[in-house]
Amino acid sequence: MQSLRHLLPSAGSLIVFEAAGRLASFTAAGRELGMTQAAVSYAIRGLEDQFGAKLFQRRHRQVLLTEAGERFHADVTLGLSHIRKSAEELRARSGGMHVTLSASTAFASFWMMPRLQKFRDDLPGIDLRIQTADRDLDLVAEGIPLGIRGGDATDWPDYELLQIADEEVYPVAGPSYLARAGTPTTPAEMTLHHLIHLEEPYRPAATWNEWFQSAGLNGAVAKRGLVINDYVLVIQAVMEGQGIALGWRHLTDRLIAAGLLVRLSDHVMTTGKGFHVAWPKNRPLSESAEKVRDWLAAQA
Amino acid sequence: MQSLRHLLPSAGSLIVFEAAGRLASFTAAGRELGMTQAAVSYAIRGLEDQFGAKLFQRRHRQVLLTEAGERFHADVTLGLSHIRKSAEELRARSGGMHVTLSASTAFASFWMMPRLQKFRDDLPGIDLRIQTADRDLDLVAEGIPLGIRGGDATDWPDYELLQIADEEVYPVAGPSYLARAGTPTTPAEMTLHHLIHLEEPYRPAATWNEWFQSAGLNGAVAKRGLVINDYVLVIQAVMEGQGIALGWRHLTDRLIAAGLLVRLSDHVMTTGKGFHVAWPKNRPLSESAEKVRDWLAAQA
DNA sequence: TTGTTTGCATAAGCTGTATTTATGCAAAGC
DNA sequence: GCTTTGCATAAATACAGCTTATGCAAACAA
Repeated sequence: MQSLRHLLPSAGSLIVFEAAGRLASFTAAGRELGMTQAAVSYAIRGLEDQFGAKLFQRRHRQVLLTEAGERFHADVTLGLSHIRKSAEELRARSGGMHVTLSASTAFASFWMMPRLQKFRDDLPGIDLRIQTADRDLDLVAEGIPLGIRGGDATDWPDYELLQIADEEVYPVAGPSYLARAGTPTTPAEMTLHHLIHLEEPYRPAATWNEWFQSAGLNGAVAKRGLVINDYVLVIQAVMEGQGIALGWRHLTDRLIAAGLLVRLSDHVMTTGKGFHVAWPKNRPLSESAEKVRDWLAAQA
Repeated sequence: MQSLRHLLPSAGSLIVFEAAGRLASFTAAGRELGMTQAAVSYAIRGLEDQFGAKLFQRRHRQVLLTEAGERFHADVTLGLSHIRKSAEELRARSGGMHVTLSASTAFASFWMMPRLQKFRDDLPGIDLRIQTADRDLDLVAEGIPLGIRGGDATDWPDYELLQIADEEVYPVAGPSYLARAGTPTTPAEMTLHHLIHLEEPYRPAATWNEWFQSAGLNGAVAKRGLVINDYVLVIQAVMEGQGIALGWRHLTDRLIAAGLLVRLSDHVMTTGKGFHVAWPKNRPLSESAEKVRDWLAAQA
């Protein structure tokens, strides 16, 4: 019985073959696998040379499995699906001491970092990896067990949620800005100041106009000012005295307590939404991931 | 659903993992796969790091699968066995237009090469690959459909055989040697000449002493001379005038007809054995392999 | 207790496999 | 006839996947 290692030009070419057959296109397979069309072409060529059989008919804009290719594809698909399922279960169940959490850079910086020592004290031995991105990643597709998600259950029907914080928004400024420009005492007065705007390309965020409305200033239009697409940079600009920005309580309360930021209004806009730790429904979490999840929820 | 390509450190590590788990030893797995123990160790390490789980308990002189490793191993074994079986069938049935023939370098050089044009004329479209080695390869283990084998059926119980040539042996010399040393006319006279000996490390071959015995020179001891372990080199030495060597008819007859070699005796030693095209019993041959087999047998 | 054997882990080094980039070609479609 | 699309292939290359060498530790035997 011959080892597959000798039977195949490379083991990876099986994965390529499966995708190309399913998608009937080398280019599409490459896209799915994160490779170029040429690499796919070589991989298939390698298999065909090794077996001495054509696995695909090349058509215009499409490839079709030959009869021999169909037979082989069915078996490869079956074999790989067993393995994939098992690998995913292994990854989920036995994530061991490594847990990945998907979150925004703002959450990572302002919420998690100040709590990291406590995390380490409370859950020694667990290595937490925080994967930041400018969008809310598809946890299933990325193979990430946990994520931090804003909104509520209707926003995330495919995920289980445990709340960490309510969404509470108020204006914040840096001490140096206030020393220079004076301290606004009413929402109306706020409209005359330099306002810094968060505009994230992929995540909805509360706007100044929404905040003014919630404060009773109907029809007020926030003056256009500095626009930044990353909340970490927004807060940095605020601390640099560039203006006033909206502050989310769960992200800014420690900075305020430390005197690095000043809260400017008694009015808090609450949206009825919140920030949650989320995980995909119907997928097992490893023991460690469950611990991380519960720890996060317990910080509320 | 995440691609296996992203889920695994490398697809090849699955094959390594299967072998290591089955054999409970990284060293044994390396042996089976043609790798070093260290390479196996790294492959397993890669899997363990990627999954964040220990797959093996390291014991003295042995590794044992962990519980998680056992589960994964069962699925990987099942998946890979589907694929292996399919790959072997594909290889055997759809060998397509590529056929590999395992043979000695001498056979390849002196028998097949002179007939290659005729082969191409008779079987156009079939790509013949000749895999030479200094030993008779295990066709099953190597996944090679056909081989050339000396001996008879008792020597190759696991193979089917079709005869190509009888084993017939006589002395041959190069014209330049004879011009210099004179032409021996009797076997006895032959013993006084420079004799070139073939000593292959892995294949039995008729010796000068056997030839003299068959010629009736009992007790004659062939003078020790140049000893070469590759028959192609033996023939080259003969043509360079280094001495007299035994010539196998099926390999030398064309060289003799061309005047490059001279046959030196009317006595021919026949061993009752022969040279055959061989293929493993109970394994399907591709259509092309059958054609090659039949073509070879038809050259007898 | 000491010496030996065995086999996994790891550092350092390296090479050839597995790509990527660029381009050619051909089949459709307009 | 022109354009688009996608596979094949040449040339180049980088780095993953090893190999070699060595350390370490667990058994076992004397």
